[in-house]
Amino acid sequence: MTLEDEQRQDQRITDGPEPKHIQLSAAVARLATESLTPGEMIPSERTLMTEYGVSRATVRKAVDSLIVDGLLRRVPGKGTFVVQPRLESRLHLASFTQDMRRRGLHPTTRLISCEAVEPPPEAAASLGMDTPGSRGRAWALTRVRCADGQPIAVETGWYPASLFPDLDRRDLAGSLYDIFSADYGVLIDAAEQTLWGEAADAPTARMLEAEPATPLLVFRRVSHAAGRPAEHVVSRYRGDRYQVHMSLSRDDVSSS
Amino acid sequence: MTLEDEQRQDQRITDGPEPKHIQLSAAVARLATESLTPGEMIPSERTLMTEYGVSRATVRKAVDSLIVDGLLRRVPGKGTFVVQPRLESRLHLASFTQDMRRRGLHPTTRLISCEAVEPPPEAAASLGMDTPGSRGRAWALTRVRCADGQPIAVETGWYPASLFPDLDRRDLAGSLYDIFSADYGVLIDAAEQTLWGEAADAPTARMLEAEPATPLLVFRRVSHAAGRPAEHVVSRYRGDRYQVHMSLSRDDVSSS
DNA sequence: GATACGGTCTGGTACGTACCAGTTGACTAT
DNA sequence: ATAGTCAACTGGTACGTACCAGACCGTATC
Repeated sequence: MTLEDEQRQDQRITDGPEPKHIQLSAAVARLATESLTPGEMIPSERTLMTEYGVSRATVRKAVDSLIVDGLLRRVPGKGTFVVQPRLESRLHLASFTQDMRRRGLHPTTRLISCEAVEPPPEAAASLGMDTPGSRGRAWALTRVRCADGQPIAVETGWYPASLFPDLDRRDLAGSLYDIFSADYGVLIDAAEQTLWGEAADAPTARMLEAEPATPLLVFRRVSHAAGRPAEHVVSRYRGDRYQVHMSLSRDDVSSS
Repeated sequence: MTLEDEQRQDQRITDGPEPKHIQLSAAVARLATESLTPGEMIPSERTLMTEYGVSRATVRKAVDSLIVDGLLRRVPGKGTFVVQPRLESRLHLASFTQDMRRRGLHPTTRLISCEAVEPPPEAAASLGMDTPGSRGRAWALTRVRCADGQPIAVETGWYPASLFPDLDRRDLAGSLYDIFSADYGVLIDAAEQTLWGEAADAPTARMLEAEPATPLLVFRRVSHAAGRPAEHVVSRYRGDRYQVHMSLSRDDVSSS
């Protein structure tokens, strides 16, 4: 198969289980990230409908989703443009590892435990494991994240065992998302995250080598892969030693 | 006008400058927040099209936007349901005003002070006002943001006076970004934001009607317009009353 | 009582038509 | 050289039709 064939293959929208608007969304995303630079215009809606053989409504639906994702923006009368990639990681955009490296620190991870359990109700609900027929076990994974040997955060996550068989046999000291995509073909593509402040309880304080009641920044995240929930994780960062930096672009910027 | 008339008025979708899908979006949002509780089903798409006299595509577009906003969720074969309100709004994506409205609260702003001063060193540095030849004054603006009359946050911001002449003559109880674009042609398009936890000092505690040492979630933001710094603002939210939710997409998701 | 089936609801996908509004460039008139 | 007009592009709105797939309920049968 020549490169041209591959490109044509890439470009083809087929009838099948995967909706056309999702196939097109992926194709346009690849185009935007691999062939265009921020500020460049993607082909017009009418051009995309001709090239891919779909209706304009399908094109619009596909592009809509990339706009919601922050990859594109539309300008009436002008076109649809690739958006500037964030200059730095947004909140938790970078992995813990990358975050610490950027801060000039050496990141390490201590695995505390990884066992298959019946998840607690909140995690079960987030993971869609709370109805009859969908109950089962999830990996409960607890890790302490360190920078230059200093504990910075405690993470407790739940991962459906049916989605990630034998997860305990993997090297869990690195990036879980890399393991998910490399070993399981699961690509985390969206997440909902909630942030609040709380005081450390005794076990958490011990793992963080901190006094009880140390202020914490807590992040709870539910991550999805292709629409299905794959991760429910709570990360507790020492609030006195950790702050978060993020870059926002136009569609992220709020009015004061 | 009787209540029934008001409801009918509320319900009417009219031709006019405001698109029907936006009018319907607002109507359904009101229905979802005022008449339904989380977990309840909204009227079906076909019912809404009959009641509001619009097409099903228009209904779906309106509902789509409420789903993106985190207000509703669809279940194929079952219906569209109201979602727990706390799951709304991305981190500072929406303005404070929109954020509070989505949480079903009435947002107001108390202007504490707005005066032209020489900015403190940190703000001056962020705004590029710390070198000879670029010194000058900046508006120091302090506001208390309230929801349903309850103070939620204190904001202190600095805005270069040369960029925003006569800012003190504007109505500063609303969205500054709207004023910037409408009156000054300045479009905020990027920002750097840092987040940490701290305890409230006495003046801040008083403005927030809280005890001293109340835990706060603090956001410091430096905003840019077309590459030039335009705003340095610190917002202190009561950590006990406020949590932040955000949605992350693929390029936002970090590795665990 | 359990199971299977059909009907009716729900949302999802995909197409099509028509027109509106914004932007831009070419062309023409002054 | 400048201003105005128009056509051709762009995205936006709105409607319509048709069919698919999931969920649920009622009924019939075993």
